[in-house]
Amino acid sequence: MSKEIGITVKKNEDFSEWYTQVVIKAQLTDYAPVKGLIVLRPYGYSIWEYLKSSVDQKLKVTGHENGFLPVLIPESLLSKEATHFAGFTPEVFWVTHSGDTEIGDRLALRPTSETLAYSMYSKWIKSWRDLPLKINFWNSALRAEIKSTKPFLRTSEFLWQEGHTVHATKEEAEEEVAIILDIYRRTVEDELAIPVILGKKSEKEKFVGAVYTTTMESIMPDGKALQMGTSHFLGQNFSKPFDVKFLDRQNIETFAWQTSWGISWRLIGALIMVHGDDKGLVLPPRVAPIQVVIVPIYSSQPDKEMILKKASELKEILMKKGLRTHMDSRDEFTPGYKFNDWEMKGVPLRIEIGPKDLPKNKMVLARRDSLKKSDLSFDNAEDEIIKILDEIQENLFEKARKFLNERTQNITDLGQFKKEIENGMFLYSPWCGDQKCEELIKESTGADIRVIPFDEKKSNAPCIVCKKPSKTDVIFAKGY
RNA sequence: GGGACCGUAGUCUAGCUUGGUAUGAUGCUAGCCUGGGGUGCUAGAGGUCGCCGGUUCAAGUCCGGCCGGUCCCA
Repeated sequence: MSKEIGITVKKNEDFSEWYTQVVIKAQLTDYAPVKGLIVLRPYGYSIWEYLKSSVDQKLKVTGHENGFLPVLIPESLLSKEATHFAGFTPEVFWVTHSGDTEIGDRLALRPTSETLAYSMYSKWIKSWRDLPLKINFWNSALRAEIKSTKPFLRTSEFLWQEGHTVHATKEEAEEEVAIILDIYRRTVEDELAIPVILGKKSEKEKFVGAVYTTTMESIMPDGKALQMGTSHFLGQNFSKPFDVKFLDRQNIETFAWQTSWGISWRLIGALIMVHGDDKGLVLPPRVAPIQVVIVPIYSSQPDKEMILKKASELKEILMKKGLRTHMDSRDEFTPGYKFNDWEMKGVPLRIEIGPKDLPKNKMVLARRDSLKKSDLSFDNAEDEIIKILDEIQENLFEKARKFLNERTQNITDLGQFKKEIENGMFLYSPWCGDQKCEELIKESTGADIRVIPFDEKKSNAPCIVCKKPSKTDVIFAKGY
């Protein structure tokens, strides 16, 4: 009856509006009173928790420890590395007063913590024995978004992790950069079921202050690219101004080699966009706060008792198997309402148990990915359910990978390039390596070099812009 | 950076042109009914009309500023 409860626009007709409705109506988030800030509601936060614990476990296995840094950074410290500071200063929030007293060295609300972390590291690191130092920080960062904000994708404060490591050699630091990017890739592909393209950023797009930035990029349904996570090789760019040095085995004072890397709740935004449909969220089972929802259906009182008993038993069995299971025994809603409600919230698998099922010793399964229903016997149902959840996870990834493949094209002709960029494509094109050509493309088409893929294919074709010999093939796309 | 639009109960919304203290739905509470795709009936509660100021006897309505949101383009 009242359609306003659900999503009122189609994903492929009004993508922006669809996204906004999904994040609000699935109760992931709500707007805070200050521009550009959002509140995470429990359902949204628990997705973040699963994502976080998945990354955290992988970081622990590879020898990283967690720490905590304060949110305020004095300007004198933030400005110590000049390019880094210039890059961030337009979006820094400043604290200028404590009470009524003006603060002389005003304080930045951290846009990122390199400067603060490394000023501490310089105190802690004296000898080669202190290395490597590998600390990760789960916190939030603040970057003022003046215009167009969007929940999870562009907000003035966001949850993330930032890792900061220090190494004795260049080689070891570069290896760390690669290890981290692989952790990110596994998390995003295996848990979020989103395929990514790995590679380096161009000089123009790299992290301000880094020697180079490695990245993973993915395509969204509107054809725009989303940066899913970055891992930076900082070289000695920060160790010199921040005096992060140590005595090596030969008793020679040496500047350390550093890395930094991060992923944010932007990944939740990607998750919503990539898998969602006209009915709302579609969550991959591995990060779904609720993996299985049981909807009991009954009319008479004796039916109700029997069905609730059977449903509770099933829930116990599934919980013992480690499945995050919820029984929706709300009496004030009809089954139809509940079906729509849980579909909007993206629960991967729904189980319906009603009077028609019990005599046949079966239940009805409804998959969120395909919206198909099927019967399942109660005997050893748990094994089949686990199998189906794995299938859903796999199916979502395959669908997304197929989309990425369909939207990726090799283009060597500039005219064709301009046309295909407008169609929302990832274009694999030859580039001479000159930043001028990169900027020209940006001006004339709005596309960036999203990533210079690691599996460097070099076609014989000349640079798509200047027609000089190309250095490498890169991926161009419009970005978020 | 440029532009367009919007803000009235938890949510959606009428009223604004032509100033006179706000309409309907949904949701909420209670009771009944119902239940396999967004149930029905009855009663009840729910409002600083985003905020500040101006014009006026009188402002949701007219004017200005601010805050917040949405979309499009670079």
